[in-house]
Amino acid sequence: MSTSQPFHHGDLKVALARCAADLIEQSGIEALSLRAVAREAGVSTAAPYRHYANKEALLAEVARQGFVQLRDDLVEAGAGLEPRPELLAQCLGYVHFAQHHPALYRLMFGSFPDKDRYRELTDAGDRLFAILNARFSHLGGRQRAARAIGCWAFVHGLALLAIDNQLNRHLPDTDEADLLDILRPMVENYTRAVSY
Amino acid sequence: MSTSQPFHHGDLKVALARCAADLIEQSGIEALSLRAVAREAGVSTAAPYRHYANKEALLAEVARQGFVQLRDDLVEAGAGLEPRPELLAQCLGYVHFAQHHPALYRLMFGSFPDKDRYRELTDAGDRLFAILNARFSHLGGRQRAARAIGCWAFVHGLALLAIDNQLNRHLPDTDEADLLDILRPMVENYTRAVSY
DNA sequence: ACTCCATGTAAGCGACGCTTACTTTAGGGT
DNA sequence: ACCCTAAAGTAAGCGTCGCTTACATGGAGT
Repeated sequence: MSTSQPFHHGDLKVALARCAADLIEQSGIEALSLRAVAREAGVSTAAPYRHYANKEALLAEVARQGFVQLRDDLVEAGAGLEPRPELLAQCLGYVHFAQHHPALYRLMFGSFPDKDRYRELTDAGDRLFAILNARFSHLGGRQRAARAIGCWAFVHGLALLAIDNQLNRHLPDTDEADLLDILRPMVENYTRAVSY
Repeated sequence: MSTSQPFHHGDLKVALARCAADLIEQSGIEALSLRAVAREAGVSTAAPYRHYANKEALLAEVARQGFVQLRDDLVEAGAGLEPRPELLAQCLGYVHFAQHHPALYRLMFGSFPDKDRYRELTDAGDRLFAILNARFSHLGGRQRAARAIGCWAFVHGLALLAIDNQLNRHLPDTDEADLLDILRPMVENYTRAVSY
């Protein structure tokens, strides 16, 4: 018995989230089953319910971590740059994140039935939006929100088209330079006539 | 026997697609089961497999009809307008479609595992994109594609943010005028310095 | 050393996607 | 009019799923 797995896992909650994220990355969200996550973590099928109310709650935690990671990525991507290049770099980083973690990105923005029920999830999403909102802090409330939303909508849509393979379909062999060509006019348009 | 249901349904294939679309509209894609569709149509659980290879194939058909309907909506929305107002009206119509059929829109652009396996689905999507592509037919190939994609990305992202309730969250009580305020700068930017 | 309770397991329920084997019926050729 | 066939339906069942219930375990605190 001494060499076998201990009865108590130790940190099953975070292990489950990690396993779930791995499995999602490999096979997509549709294919993910809670039982498979339990198998991967080496516990029984009922064990996860000690730490998550249901499958949706586990997915919410995975999505939350995705928002945190994306936020960190964007902060890093824009570090040390002037406002306009910073915004451009962050937009590019945003699309890159979606391209590198397509299933996770879909989970974060896919149809979460009543996402508002997971407060920590919406909070993490708000903290992501705050980065973008700060770019337009010199504007008035409603105008600022309109710009931030417009900018977000653009990169969000571009990210989804990218992972849906629509970019390559309509613009064959899309590379980073093409992405920048698409992003730059928007960034310049949204930072025009603005005194930094 | 004469008053009971006939053994043969008559047009089960289209009836199933209609029932599936209705159920999706009501309860979302996640909640949809093929057995429920069969129940709704009044047939046994095995009957749908005479007309669709599997659940995914039925969803592909529903999504295809969505693309056709969206295309028709956009053609109608832009009818009789000058190019720039036409594009603006179509962008607004695009977002409206997503707002009125959120679950269907998500199905159309959600994670379809290997969407390319459904030729008629990708064809319908291409015919939708063709409308947008035609707006920039005066431009060269790669530049045209970049603009069309940029425009599409914008409305696509805006539509998804709208049905994800992110618009109301960050721009409270968003109405059509707000949508137009967000859309107009993009449309003007994408139709600037262009000789119609 | 003992107890408590958080954390694990085993077993089972109903629903799911899908398959197999069988039954029914519409419709055309003779 | 009558088969005969093939399309189109059904019944039953397999394996998997999410989730629940009842029970087992063992580490932390006294």
